[in-house]
Amino acid sequence: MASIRDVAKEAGVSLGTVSNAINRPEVLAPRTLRKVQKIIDEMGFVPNASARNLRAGRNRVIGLVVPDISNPFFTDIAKGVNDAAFAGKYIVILCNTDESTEKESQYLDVLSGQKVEGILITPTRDTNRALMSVAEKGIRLALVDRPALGLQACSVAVNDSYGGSLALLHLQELGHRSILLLTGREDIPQVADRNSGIREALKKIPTIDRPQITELRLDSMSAINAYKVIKEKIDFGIDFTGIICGNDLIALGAIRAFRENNISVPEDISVVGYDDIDFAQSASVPLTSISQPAYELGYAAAELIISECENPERHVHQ
Amino acid sequence: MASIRDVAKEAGVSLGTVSNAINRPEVLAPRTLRKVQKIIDEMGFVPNASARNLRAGRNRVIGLVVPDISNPFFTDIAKGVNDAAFAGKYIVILCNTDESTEKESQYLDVLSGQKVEGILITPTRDTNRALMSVAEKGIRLALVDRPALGLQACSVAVNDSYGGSLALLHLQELGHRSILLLTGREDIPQVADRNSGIREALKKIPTIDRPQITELRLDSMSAINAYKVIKEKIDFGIDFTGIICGNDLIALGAIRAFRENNISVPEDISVVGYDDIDFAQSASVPLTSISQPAYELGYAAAELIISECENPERHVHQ
DNA sequence: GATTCTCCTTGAACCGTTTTAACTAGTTAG
DNA sequence: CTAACTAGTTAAAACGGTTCAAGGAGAATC
Repeated sequence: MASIRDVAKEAGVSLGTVSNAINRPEVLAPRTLRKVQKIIDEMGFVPNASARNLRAGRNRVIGLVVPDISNPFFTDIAKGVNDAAFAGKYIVILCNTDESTEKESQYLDVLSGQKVEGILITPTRDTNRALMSVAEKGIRLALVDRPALGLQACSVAVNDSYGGSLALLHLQELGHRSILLLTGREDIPQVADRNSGIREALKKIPTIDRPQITELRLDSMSAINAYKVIKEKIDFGIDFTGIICGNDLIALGAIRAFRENNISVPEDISVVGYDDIDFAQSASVPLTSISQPAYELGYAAAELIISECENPERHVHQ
Repeated sequence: MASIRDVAKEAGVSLGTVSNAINRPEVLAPRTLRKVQKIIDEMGFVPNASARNLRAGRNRVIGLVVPDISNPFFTDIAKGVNDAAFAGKYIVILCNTDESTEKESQYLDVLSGQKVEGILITPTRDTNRALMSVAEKGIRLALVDRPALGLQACSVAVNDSYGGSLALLHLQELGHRSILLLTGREDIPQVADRNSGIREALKKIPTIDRPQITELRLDSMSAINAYKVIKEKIDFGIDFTGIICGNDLIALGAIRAFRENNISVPEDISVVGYDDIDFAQSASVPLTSISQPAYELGYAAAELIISECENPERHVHQ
């Protein structure tokens, strides 16, 4: 492992000169620059990021904390974040919390230790306290798919409450009068917002047209879990004609379960998903879904935090 | 940002003592230890990883380089890697190359600079040279979903050639005599191996039973691209009854395209995918697919490289 | 020929840790 | 009473870079 000193010795210059060759080539005499660069190439020298960061006090690293990377919604976010980071010459540490608050806080500690410049996070629960302690350590935050709620931070999110109301109104307009709400745990903020959006919208519908809503909460919002739960509960007759799902994965799992019980979608039951992941489009019968621009969400969030890191004083939280 | 010195001053001890409190608590007198820990907690002190790494020469970071993180196959690998890393107290830098050799080599440079301890990579092309130069810098490698081919490295992969033959024999046994091979670019090693497996298997079938194979190569192995290409090419009549797809995404895209042209799967055409991603299972008609244990692949690869990092001398490449 | 100005280059300090040798103050043994 | 040991603590030297004040060598000016 060559160090800057080795390069300096080999090139017959001081180590400051090598450093300049790397970081401020314009101050060097062209001859010296060429000579040093040649040696650098020959030795395959790459500056040690730890040393550099230690001195500079920054490291061009951001952390991304998501609850479930196998959900394409978050995968797309991750991709957006990665692309924006790559463009800004940052790198991304990926942290997958499996929706566990414990893992989340462990990861936050690790990221603090790494002294990442910023953290992009979709908190699983109401974990503002943990986030505030991170912020106190001087690490910038941006919330993804979640409003900043009292936190000094940027936030990129879509209006979940509005999304929920869209889903309801869609089914109501199609004439559905009995709707199943297949949702997740209400302590997940996005879920809570969508549900409250649905309830708000419901109130505004004249009593005579107002659909009846049955709620079923799933512990895990994965396709396989939705499939299992539906399989279990579906026996007791179907008294609804429309379903609003907490996300597309649930919708896919549900559709599969219904199909296997010879209830066809969309003929017998209308299903509305949430997120509009690519696979929902690729499904044999494209799923109706509330679209969220996941990739753009991630990209924008990363851009925001990077611009904050580059220009802390001029930055205003957005 | 509190440093170890601040803690030392506050606690009235030397900075070496604080360091000991963190790393070797057993050498300190219990009283001192308690005193120091109290101050650490109060100040919310977290050791600076850069400084630590600089001194220690290692950093418990591994890099993961994949061609397409939005493909659930790689998402599952990433999840496996992350979980294994978390268990071993490592963190993961995620690099998504979009199947570009250029991006791949840029990321390899960045990872070298970060002095990550190991890199897990599914190379997009035959990029052994780039990998060797990384290995020369003392960074350990493990190949994922790809044999090590002359590289001094661990490798976790499944037999693609065998997988290809399985796909072919399945369709052949179902009685298909004209098969479309919907595959990717042959310079992707996995694709090449699967195809050669198919060709090998073909040779072994008695001429009389031997199906005829038409090949169609896609530039991008995504669902949307497969869908588009099929939509374009499907008009000239269908002279095949079975399709083998390079991966499940292609299969999903293809099925959608066929459905829209009123060709139903599996009634009119049998489709075989590759990878057995979750969504293929959740699709309304479950897709026949060659299963690859993506999560386990990633988990095993991460475990291998971590064990190599922890015990370099005792390690044997596997 | 001395002085000033430029342009490059150098040496040294510093970033925040870990680690090791040296030190101090009690204890125990001789 | 001194020597040897033990346990706990400290001071200082790395680790590999960046940065900045200061130095040196020519060229330009007087």
